[in-house]
Amino acid sequence: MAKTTSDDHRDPDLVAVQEGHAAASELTRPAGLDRDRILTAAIGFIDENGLSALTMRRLGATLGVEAMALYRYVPGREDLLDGVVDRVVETLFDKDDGDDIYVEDHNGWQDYLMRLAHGVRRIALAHPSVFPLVASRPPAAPWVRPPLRSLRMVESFLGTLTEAGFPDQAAVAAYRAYSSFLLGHLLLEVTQIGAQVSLLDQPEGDPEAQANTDLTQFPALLRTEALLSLDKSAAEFEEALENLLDRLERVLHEAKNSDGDVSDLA
Amino acid sequence: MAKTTSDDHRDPDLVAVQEGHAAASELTRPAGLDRDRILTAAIGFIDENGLSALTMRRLGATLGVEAMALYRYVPGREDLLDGVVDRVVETLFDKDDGDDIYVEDHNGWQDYLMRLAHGVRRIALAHPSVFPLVASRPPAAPWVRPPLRSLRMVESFLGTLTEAGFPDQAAVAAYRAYSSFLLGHLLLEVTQIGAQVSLLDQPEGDPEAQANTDLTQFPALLRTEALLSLDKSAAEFEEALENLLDRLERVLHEAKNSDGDVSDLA
DNA sequence: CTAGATCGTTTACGCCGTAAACGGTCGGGC
DNA sequence: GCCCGACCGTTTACGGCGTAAACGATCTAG
Repeated sequence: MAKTTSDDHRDPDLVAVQEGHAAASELTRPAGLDRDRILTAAIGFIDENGLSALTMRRLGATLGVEAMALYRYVPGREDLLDGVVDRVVETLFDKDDGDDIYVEDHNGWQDYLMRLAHGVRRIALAHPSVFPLVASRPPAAPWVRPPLRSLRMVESFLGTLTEAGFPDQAAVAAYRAYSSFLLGHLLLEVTQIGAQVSLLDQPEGDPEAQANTDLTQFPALLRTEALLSLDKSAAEFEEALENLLDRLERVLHEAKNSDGDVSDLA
Repeated sequence: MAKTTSDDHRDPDLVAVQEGHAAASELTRPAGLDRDRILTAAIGFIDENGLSALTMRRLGATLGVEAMALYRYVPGREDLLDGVVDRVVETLFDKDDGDDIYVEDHNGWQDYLMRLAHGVRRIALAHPSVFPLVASRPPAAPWVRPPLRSLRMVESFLGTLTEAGFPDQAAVAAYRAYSSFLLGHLLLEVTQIGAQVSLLDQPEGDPEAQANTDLTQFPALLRTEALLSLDKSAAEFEEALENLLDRLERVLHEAKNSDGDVSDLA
């Protein structure tokens, strides 16, 4: 029970992610170190072994090299992690991350926000163990809010919305509501993936005994456990996203009718 | 600029937090170790020095004890962190966390969700460095979603909503939407606090030179930077929370009119 | 041919989590 | 009164961590 998706409808973001897994694993390639190769290896390592398993020595080993060799290209472990985050986030600007491009080429701000949201979601699903890092690493400026972490992304967001007629204040409010929405949804989604994985590789005796920890004293939980275990991430993401867009559209129309007003959406 | 609140209206959750800061610091008390004392010290330590500074040796030192002494009461560092999270989260059930009690005593489900949201927000603001832990530690069951991390909290949530007339499916959907909302908002809020703090204790030369990293190539950012720096966390939290409650109320009424229907809110 | 730049290795240091052995200080049964 | 186990903090020790510094080896330009 509680499979990742039901069998008739597949999650389009997940499909895009799975189809992209063609790159060969690194594992003890000859040599020719390089900051880019290091970052790529680090991302792959975290994807496979989890963030806490990443050490300079082990990362060096997967590249066929001693730990200290990495320091020619990376100032230290913290900066390496920053690099990983930047790298993962910047794939949004790649020409096609799956099937659509969103930046600088879109049909209105709603289409833009949709593409952006699904783009970020694909990143999260492609690198579930990296995403918490995207969420928690201190951003470039205090007013930059993960997961839209780069000045370029924020500029693109605000530029698109103001061009579409949002007053500056409404665009900024939209940026904040949008990032909260993305962060909350996606962090919970990747956390759930991680939890499922870490349960699977620890059978630890009876495979069924540990799952239900005597919910007898929690009647509502007992009754709804099957519902709680259902994965509706994709549908809920879509629903919440559309709700947010509706809310923003309402704000935009109000702003257009009464021009100089600045009271709404906090 | 960018003060925490404007000067005419204070953030009630923040005020509640600040007024509660009367407990004396621990710092080399004689002896009498105890799991509770250790957890309290750990929380205080993280609040003051950040999560990454917490080591068994240093925590022992603040308690006037060697690191190994802690292992009589705590299985290891990871379990210590779990204990910290549990402890911080369980303060929600304390008789009065500030000025109101929410559990088992409320005026309808909307009042309950309001009290709960503000209760969790007070926790986040009281322990900004602990909250990311609350968000990221794997929960007790895969379907438990931070920051409502304990079976008790989930039971309370679902029980209250189903008693108020929500069908099970709608209550579960509400639980998911609600936790996404809380996590996104509060994680971003404490991240911002952390970023401001870490900027302040590193003056690093000219106090103004580092703030603006040549935004000249980002026109929308340049134009809205002042707006972006404004802190409207409390108002936005309230706004988004009320919006969510409205959405849930719509769902509830639809469910009441067409009884056996199960199609809405994903 | 040689001098310097380039780049990976080796060695070393201090800190980490924690296993294991140790000692000191009690309170209750003989 | 004495002793002996239980309790509880300390000491010692080990392997792994991030990383500074010294050290080769290998290429390339003059």
